[in-house]
Amino acid sequence: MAGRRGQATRQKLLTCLDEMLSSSPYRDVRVIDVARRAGTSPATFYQYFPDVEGAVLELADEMARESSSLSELATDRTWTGKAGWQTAEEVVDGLLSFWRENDAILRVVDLGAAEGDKRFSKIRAKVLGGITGPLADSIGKLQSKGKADSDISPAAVAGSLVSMLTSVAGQQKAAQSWGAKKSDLKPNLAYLLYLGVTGRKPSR
Amino acid sequence: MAGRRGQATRQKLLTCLDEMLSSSPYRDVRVIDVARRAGTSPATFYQYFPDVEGAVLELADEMARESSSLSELATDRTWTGKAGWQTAEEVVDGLLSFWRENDAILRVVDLGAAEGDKRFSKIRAKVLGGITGPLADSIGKLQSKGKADSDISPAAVAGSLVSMLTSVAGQQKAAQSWGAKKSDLKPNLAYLLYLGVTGRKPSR
DNA sequence: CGGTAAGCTGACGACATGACAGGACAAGTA
DNA sequence: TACTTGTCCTGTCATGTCGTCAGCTTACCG
Repeated sequence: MAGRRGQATRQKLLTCLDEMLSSSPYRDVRVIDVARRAGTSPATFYQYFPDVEGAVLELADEMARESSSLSELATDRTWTGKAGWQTAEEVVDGLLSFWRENDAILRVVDLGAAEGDKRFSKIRAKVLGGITGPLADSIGKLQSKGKADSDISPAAVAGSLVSMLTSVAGQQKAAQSWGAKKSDLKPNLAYLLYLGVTGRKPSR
Repeated sequence: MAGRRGQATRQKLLTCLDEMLSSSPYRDVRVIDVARRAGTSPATFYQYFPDVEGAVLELADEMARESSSLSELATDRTWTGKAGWQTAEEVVDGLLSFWRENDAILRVVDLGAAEGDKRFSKIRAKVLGGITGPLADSIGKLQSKGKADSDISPAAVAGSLVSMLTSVAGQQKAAQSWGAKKSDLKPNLAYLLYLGVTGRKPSR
């Protein structure tokens, strides 16, 4: 619906919005500030987006598309022995770095979803689903082989574990407040993940 | 600093703000709406609070004070055998209901903390600390008795587990999206909590 | 009752929002 | 180069919120 030049300014507005979200509270992000930063006027912003929230949804959509790479972290992976421990470490690593790269927009998506906005919930479900799905599969397979507790719900356990990882990822600065060293975080998350999936302590 | 009548309108403004936060997105909560709902004028609002955020901090402080009851859930509790399973169930239950009762304000506190606002981080630390502290103690004690893995960090594990519980609590509506029944949630959270604290599967 | 202080509000300048009409600009044509 | 065309951008305006102040109202006390 827009030409080459139009696409460029539209993209620039999105980029500036993203920067804005990283540097100031969501509540205080104003159309006029985004427009100024992009070297354009508020009227231009409204030509491409209904409001700030609308533009944020675009950013979130883009992020959700990129998040498909997350599912590779957990699909068709083994969860036994040392290889299983490595799987856990890689999932933790992958999630944490994805969250670090997209923390601003993920924060807003989380808020929107928590407030009950279906559009944000859907995006959040897509991002998390990329991980919880394969994880739940793995747990299910372990169950059918008798290698995991049979009276747990793979979906609930996988969802809860992923919630743990993303929540910690989103509040990484807060980690020190509860008295844990920053370097402790990753290995202990991997430990809990392995434990949750397999029901056993990891053999490192 | 204020007489009887002043305290009353101040409190009324806070109550209305809380209702506002429950019913509309944080981003859209306006001083004028809060004032109108409280049957007063915007100018009155500014007499008691510097802005919406300032009033939210008051609400959050109040909530943090009430959260001290949470620490009783996890202090001096046993984590062995069936009694341990009951401990886990009660911690999950207590946290989930506290979150359900205060979801609106907790949402905003989480956002503020994630955005790096020290005032919100402090409040969040106080609320979570009431649970993570005792939990970490329990894990430490189990460790010294040789009943838990010795190369984990009690603080990191406790913090991560509490993050999991609060994150799931804050997105309860989303739980169905990952394909788990609502009734599955609590027992599976208790399972993961028990597993994380003790390193063993629960004996129910 | 009358006086005093605490509490509330109308009104105002400044600023953000969102809509429109018309101006600026790139690209193609002669 | 001058002209045309369609896309893209912005000046401007009505509306509404923000945050402040002077002044009015209310409650309380002697």
